[in-house]
Amino acid sequence: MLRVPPLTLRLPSGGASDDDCMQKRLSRAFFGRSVLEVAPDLIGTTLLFRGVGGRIVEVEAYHHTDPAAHSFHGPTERSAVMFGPPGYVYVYRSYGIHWCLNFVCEPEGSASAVLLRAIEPTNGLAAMRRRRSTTEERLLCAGPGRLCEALGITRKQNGLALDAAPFALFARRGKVEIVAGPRIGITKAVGKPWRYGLKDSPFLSKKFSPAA
DNA sequence: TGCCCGATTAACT
DNA sequence: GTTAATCGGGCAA
Repeated sequence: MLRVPPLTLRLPSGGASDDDCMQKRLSRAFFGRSVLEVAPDLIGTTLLFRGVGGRIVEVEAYHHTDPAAHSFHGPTERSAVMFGPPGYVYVYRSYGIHWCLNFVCEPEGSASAVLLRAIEPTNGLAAMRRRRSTTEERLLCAGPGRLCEALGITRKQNGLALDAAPFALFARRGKVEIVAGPRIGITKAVGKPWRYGLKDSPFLSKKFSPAA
């Protein structure tokens, strides 16, 4: 279990100003690091898409050397964004049914990304309930497919930048306690503890096993 | 070209 | 516990 200090993360900016350029540089610096550093640093930050979203409570890291990563076998039409610069979103179709949202990390060409697995809903609850056809708050964004459905994210957002509208990312305020464990739903590279979550959050897609 | 499987979810028994 | 929904990619033929 890790204790992590508040992030120095750029805040979203309204327009194309000098301030906006500065924000973009900070964003690149934040996402341009190792995916294994970025992933836990994202826990506790707030993600909004068109004003709808909340606090990120669960993510998974996918490194390009990892057989479970979509980039492992080289670029394809689907995974092309993963091979681009950091700070952009990679959206893919899962099981032919659901959409899954990723943030591209590491320097361009590394083809590594963080999968967004769960969010604690804080903004736009009504829109999320409508899209998800449920009123149960705990299940609105608990899982990569549910999260995209609640926020209204589809293939249309593939390749968009994270540091500009309609996306917004806000730094966490206080300290957060982060837990790590094996990733969910994969059959390759099963042992890697590259799933990160906010300790004891009720909004996780699945509980983390107690530390051995 | 065809077949199988997957970074999933909801609705079953 | 099991299964159906359904599509992009890897790999065999």
